[in-house]
Order: sequence, then C-alpha cells, then structure tokens
Amino acid sequence: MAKQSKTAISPTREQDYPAWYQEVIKASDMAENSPVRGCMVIKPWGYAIWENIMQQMDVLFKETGVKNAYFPLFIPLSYLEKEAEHVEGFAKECAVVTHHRLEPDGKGGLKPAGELAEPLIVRPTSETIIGESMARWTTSYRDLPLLLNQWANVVRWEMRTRMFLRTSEFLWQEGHTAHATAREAKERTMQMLDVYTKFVQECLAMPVIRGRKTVAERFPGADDTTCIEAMMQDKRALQAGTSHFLGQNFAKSSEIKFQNEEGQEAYAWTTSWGTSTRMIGGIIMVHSDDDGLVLPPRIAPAHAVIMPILKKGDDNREVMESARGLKDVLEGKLYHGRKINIEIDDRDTGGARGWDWVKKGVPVRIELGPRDIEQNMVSVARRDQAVNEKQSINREEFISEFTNILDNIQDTLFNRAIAFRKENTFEIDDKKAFYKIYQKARGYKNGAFVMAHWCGSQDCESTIKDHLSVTIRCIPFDSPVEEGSCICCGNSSSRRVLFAKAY
RNA sequence: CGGGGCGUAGCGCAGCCUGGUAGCGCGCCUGCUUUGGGAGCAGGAUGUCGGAGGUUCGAAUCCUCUCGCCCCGACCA
Repeated sequence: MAKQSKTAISPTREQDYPAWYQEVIKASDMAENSPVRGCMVIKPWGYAIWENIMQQMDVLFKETGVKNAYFPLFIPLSYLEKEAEHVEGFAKECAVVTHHRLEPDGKGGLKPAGELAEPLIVRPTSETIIGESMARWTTSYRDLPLLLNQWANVVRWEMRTRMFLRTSEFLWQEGHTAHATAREAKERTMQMLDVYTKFVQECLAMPVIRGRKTVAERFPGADDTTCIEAMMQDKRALQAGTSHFLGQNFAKSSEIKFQNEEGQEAYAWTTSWGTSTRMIGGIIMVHSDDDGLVLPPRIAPAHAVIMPILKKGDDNREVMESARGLKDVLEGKLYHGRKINIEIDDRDTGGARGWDWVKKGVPVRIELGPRDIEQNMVSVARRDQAVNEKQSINREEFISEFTNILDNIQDTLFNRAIAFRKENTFEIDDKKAFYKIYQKARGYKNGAFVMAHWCGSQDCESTIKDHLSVTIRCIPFDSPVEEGSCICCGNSSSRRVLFAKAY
C-alpha cells in the first residue's frame, strides 16, 4: 500500500502557512491563476460559495429597504478627480482605458487606435459615478433616503496579489445611500455593519470584532469608517467588511442636493459599505485544516456527499437506488433558508474518493453500502471531526437529524474560532512585551491580537507600524473606558485598541 | 517597485554545474484481481522543458531579454 503523507495538504499550516493556503485552494478546486497577471479564475466550487454569499446577503440588504441597481464599469477620469482625498487614495491603483478601437498593426497583430477624448478609469469603487446619479435623482427630502446596492466587479491594480485576499479584479457588493440628516446616515452606517456582523458570524461562522478605524486607516473621503475584523489561523487580522459614514464630502463633490422640509437647499449625507470575495479567503483561513478546506454548512456548495459502496457485479442497482432515494429525501428539506444540496459520487476510485471530498470541505460525507442498506443504517463522517471518525446512524434518524447535524457543525466551527481567537488575544501594557510578541511573529506559530492602550496620536501609530508592521485594526466599540498609558509613548490613554498584523 | 526563490506531463518533482532534442512518483486510459477504502499486477497515453532571441554541428542544460508565480520589504478602504 502506497503510504501517502499523513495530511491531505502539504505543506501543513505550521510548515508554511502561505503555501498551505495556496494548496487548499488548489486541492479544493475553488480557483486557479489566470493568464492575466494578478487575476484569478473562480471555478464552480469556489463560485458557488460566492453565489451563496450573494443570495444570503442580498436578502438581508433588502430587509433593510435597500434596492439593487447597476452602474457602469467605466468612470470618466474627471469624476474621480472630484473628491481630493478619494483621488489620493485610489489614483495609484486605477486601470485606465485610453482607446476604443483596435487596428491591424501591419505585422499581423493589432494596435490600439481611436484615442478617447477623456480617459476612462475602470472602477476601483463607485462613489463618484453613483454620486452623479444620486444628484439627479434627489431633488426633495421626499426622495430620501436613497438606498442602493450593486453587485459588481472592481479593479485595483495591486502590487502584490494573493488569491481571494487581494487580486487586481475582484467581485464585491457596494452599497451607497443618501440621507437627509447626518444622524440618519450614521445610523445606516451602523445598521449595515450590523448586517455584516450577523452574516459573517452566523453564516460564515467567523467571529468578528466590531470597531472604528483610526484616521490613518480610514476610507479615502470618509468621515468615519467602521469595520469588522476577524482573526485568521496565523493570528493576522482580516477585514471582513467595512461601512463608511461619508459625511457631506461626496454630496458636495457630486452636488447631491435636495430641498428640505423648510424649503431650503441642503447637501445630502451619504454612506457606503462593502464586502468582497475576500471573505472566501477568510473562510479558508479561519476554518480549514491540514486536510484541506473546511466549509461552514450554511455556505457550502453541497451540504453532503453520498458515496455508494459499489461492488463489481450486478447487485449495485439497489445501492444506487438507495443513494438516490436518500439524496431526494434530504434535498426535500431546507437548511437555513436554502434548499439542501447533496452530491452523489459513484466513482470507483477506492479511498481516494473520500479524500477528494475532505479536501473540498463538504460538511458531511455519507457512505452507503449493502451492509448499511440491509441494516437500514448510513455511515456518516463530519468535516469538523477527524477524517477516520465515522458513525453508523439509523437512516430515518439521520434524515430527521440532518439539519441539526449541520447546525451542530456550524456551531462547532464558530465556537472553535472564538476559542482560538481568545487564546491568541492578549492585553499588554508593557512596551517590551508588546514588541517581543510581534518581533518573533513569523509565519503560523507566533503573532497575536493585542489589546493595548493608545494615546490617539498618528505618530505613535506609524512608529509601531514602522517597527513591527503592526497596525491598529480598529478601536473596538466594546473596549471599555479605562485609564492607561499609551503602549508607544506612555502618555495617558482612556481605552484599548486592537493591534495586529493585517492582510 | 527593491531583495530572494521558482517556472520541465493534470499535480508534485529529478535532470541543468560537466550541452548529445526527457525521466520519476501520484493521477489518467485498458485489462485482470481487489473492495467499508488515500488498493495490487500487467500494459498504455500525455511535454513545442514559461516565452523570444543568441552561442553551438547540436540547448531543458550556457548567455541576453521577457512573461508569470511564491516569499520578504515598500504599498494597499
């Protein structure tokens, strides 16, 4: 018997975390690199996760009154120029379209011709072009609030890319709202952060810390940026969603004005909020193990796979019929608002078949052979448990318990992630200890979330960033007011902030 | 964009230093055996050695350029 490595994925997380991450994506067949630099091809197994994210978040958005729309991929260069901070934030990473036609170059190839009068940028985000529409759609306070969202792709010409976490083109959702009052806009900012929190924690089983960005980490053009931050297994932080209060900055640059109840002309107050395919990178890094992807049942493309145990001979029909029967019964149910999806894999590849599904992260693996059928049992393995750990369950009992099993896996993953974060989050007041914890932070084994006091000065923030590549991920909403001294300069501070290395 | 590493079959790699147009493991195909499990035996298919130039009688191998990937840094809502 050819002995394989003990883990399905090599290297392991401990051996080489970034390489492990790439391997999980490859082994699960989620995505691959494309011929275009920095861009990825999302394969069906990966895209199905995104579809599930879209479907479930879309429902949550609509419950708050948001409507979907679609705005152009191309934005006139002059639009981006309207908001000064916004320009500064995005100019460096914009792709620019300068021509609209190709002609034979005389050497058998093609060359761009027909230069555009005004270059178009490929949207890195859509505040400016949506602002243009909002300005025209908003004349009276009765037109407000205007609550829009679009599901789209955006392009940011990144220097360094990683699949799902940072690619030159990525898929996201961007919400844009306009309101009559600052208070209402601020409430909307928080409301959408609540939606993100609920979705990420309940559906992706990723615990998050909610908070406010420092001025240095704010969205360009925002008055206030709030975020949810999650801990990956290498103890780095991943921003899983952001929601911005844009004040009147974009309203002024895009002329989003309306007549208020007193008949006076006023600028609207706007917000924007987004989440992206980056969340899939988060799912990978929060839950997966050295045997590959682990998917929370609520976003898994398939909830379970049935692997019929077939023998060469003529008695397989009964097994296949039994498998199909089980699939039909289970698929007649709903789980967390989504129709249950069961795969049947009847390939005759021996044990490799099971490992394929382990690597793909399917939550439940069901083996069904003649012996099971005879005894009216099914053999069940769960992705949140050891690979060889399987139990025989009465078929009817399994069917009636199936959604509970899925819930149980979902809860296990969430609780595990919470426990992991707790183990690796520290309150530190001593500067030496703070430096020590990050100076040795290389790879998977070290690093941490640190709650430490910060005086509020940008100098201290950037000093720490320079020394340790550690940044303030957020000022958590729930960090209590308490007296302390800044971890960097020692000046007085009234609350702790969250420090971590960031993705 | 700076420093480092790497591109050879679907995947993982050897061969390169010391040029003679490719090999191993896994996977894949066929047959037999096996079967609650990353199977065994036998046979088989698959590569313009990332790309373009150059040196040479001859280049995966040497030289130049180029594209891409990975890591560190810079940078990044």
